[in-house]
Amino acid sequence: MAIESSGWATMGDVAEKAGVSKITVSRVLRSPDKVKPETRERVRTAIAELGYVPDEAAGGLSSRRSRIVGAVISTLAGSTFASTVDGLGARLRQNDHQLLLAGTDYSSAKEADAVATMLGRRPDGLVLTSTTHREETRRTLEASRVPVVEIWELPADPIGYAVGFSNRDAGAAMAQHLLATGRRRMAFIGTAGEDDRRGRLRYEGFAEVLEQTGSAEVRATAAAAGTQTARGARGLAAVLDRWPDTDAVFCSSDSLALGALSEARRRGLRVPDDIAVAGFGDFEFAGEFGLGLTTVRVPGLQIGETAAQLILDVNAGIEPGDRTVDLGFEVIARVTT
Amino acid sequence: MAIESSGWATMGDVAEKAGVSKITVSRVLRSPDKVKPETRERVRTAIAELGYVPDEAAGGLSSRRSRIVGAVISTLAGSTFASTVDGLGARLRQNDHQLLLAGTDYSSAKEADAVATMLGRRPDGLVLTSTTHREETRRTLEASRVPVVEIWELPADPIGYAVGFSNRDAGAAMAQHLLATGRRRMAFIGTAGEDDRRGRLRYEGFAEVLEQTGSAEVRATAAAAGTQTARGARGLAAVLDRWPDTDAVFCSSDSLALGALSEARRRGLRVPDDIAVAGFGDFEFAGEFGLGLTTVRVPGLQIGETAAQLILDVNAGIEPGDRTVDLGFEVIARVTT
DNA sequence: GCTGTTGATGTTATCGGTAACATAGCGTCG
DNA sequence: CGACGCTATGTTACCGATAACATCAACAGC
Repeated sequence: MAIESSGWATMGDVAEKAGVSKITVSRVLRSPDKVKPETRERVRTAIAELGYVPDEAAGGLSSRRSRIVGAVISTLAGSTFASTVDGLGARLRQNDHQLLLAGTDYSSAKEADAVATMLGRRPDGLVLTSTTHREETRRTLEASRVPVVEIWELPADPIGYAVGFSNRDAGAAMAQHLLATGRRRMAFIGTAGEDDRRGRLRYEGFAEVLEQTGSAEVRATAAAAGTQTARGARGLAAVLDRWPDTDAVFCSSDSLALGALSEARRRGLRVPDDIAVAGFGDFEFAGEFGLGLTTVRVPGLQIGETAAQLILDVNAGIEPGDRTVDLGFEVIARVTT
Repeated sequence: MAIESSGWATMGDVAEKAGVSKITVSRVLRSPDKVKPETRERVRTAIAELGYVPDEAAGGLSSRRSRIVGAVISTLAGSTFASTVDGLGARLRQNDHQLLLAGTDYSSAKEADAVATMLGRRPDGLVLTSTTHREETRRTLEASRVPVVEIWELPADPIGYAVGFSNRDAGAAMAQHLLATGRRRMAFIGTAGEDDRRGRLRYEGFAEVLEQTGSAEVRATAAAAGTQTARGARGLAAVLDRWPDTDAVFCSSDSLALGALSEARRRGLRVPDDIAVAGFGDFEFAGEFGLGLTTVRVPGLQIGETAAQLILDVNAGIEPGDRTVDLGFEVIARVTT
């Protein structure tokens, strides 16, 4: 294991040990079938004996493919994007790519910073959960010619590609569901003051349906500080204090809905008899063996996988049929409505 | 904006435009005070006009510092490690480093693979949530001389450094809590068949206390398939079918506990009167405005931040006082016990 | 027997930066 | 006045890989 001073064996060390040239070692790693089997074996032995790990940065510099994909995610804290990140990571690994991650806490300034930093790695692709960007971010991205995939929404004018679903339609679908189950005085609970475009779209879709129907009324509220569940609880409190006859609340996330459920219980309201509660996301805790919460299921994992695949395809020269992929959503009616 | 054919401006392009040499551009970026203010401005203007983004891979190749830290996480799917990843990412960004992420789904084979792949980036540090590794992984890591931080547990013999808490003590503490509240016939619900050492340690600490006390009895079960909440529900069902007089269950995660709560409700058992339920993790949904679940709070965010800081310090030549940092945990008693 | 083709491997130049050393101009001090 | 030190900048030689082209042997086909 006599590795040189730097601590890492280089391709040159392997080549010398195997009695071949560097390029042959490179071929053994990248296109083994171009090397005679017995030479290949000799090289592989040398690699194992030296514990050689190829330097991807050096390789990327030369080949101009970094095998890195960056993901800029609105929030890493909750479980909202967990399955998306999981899907991205899994699909990338299967294809010998790596995932560079950054969270923005819903700040477009941090987004701009994260994008700039990631471009420094010359990524093979970039995935963004946000669809509203600073002018500067958009320009930088367009100039970079890196494949960009915006996810979790379907922007009218995507930078590159988009994979997601319509948050507006999802809000509308939930309104339809609540109308169909006889509710008429409905409230929306969201999160205020954030760069959260998706939440706003859900609200718009929800409100639009109710307004068109004419037979129902919308109330909206948002609580700014605290955990999501705390906001949900305070949100419902605010709604009921102002409109005591509210018979349904649609919350912009399952966490908010859980807070609302908790507040309803505290006030002695029966769910769904006195008030219906619906969430968004179909987080694990919402499910059959959890809260039994009516919610909107979104294909988080699939969004991640599809976004990754799209980038891999584009880099392989396969241009997708459509720049926008709608993976849909599903209203899951459970016991809270 | 006349950028050369490759699509990216290089440092040479900037240098030419500003009428200086490459190294001066490099200095403007890395140590601005070594450059005369007016030259600096000229260079900065050129950078802005060309939309130049330095190639970190090339820089790292030369400087031998990648400014990348890798994190190999047991599961990306749930919210278990979400705050840890968040903490890691935030602290690294503050210090101009980037986060490379991989999930292993609790498989030591995938861990070995992820570690090898990450080493190809010559990371400035590596963070692992697992503390049991393949022999091969450990050898590779030790040979690499990359600072390694194992988190979420305190191994007796860490590879490099460790930041976490004692899962065994946490299990023991929960046993004490349940004993103190008068429970005597307790069960543990975990997840079977996995490489989940941490869960096993919680069980061991829990069981040990009860055995020593002599006044209480332990029952253990684990369900293998399905979501965590489904496993929790089936776990409690299995416990009650076999030991109907069970008066408390400690679940290895809050998600399992939620499933157990749901099963208890289904069976018409009152919580905590008929049976106490405790979880682990203090996920958001467990809190005051959520389930009001008794649980063990672990400092996930802080673990991430501390691990990142440790790596940054070590690379800056600051050797920490202790190779192992115990951040503790806290039993949070709420209404379910 | 000569040319063309294929397979296996090597040589050279380069990717885009930074470290280390070199240089030039200028003020200071004994 | 010459040695010295400082500031500002440049030159050269890599870092560790891969692309593109070059070489050479063996063999097929006419």
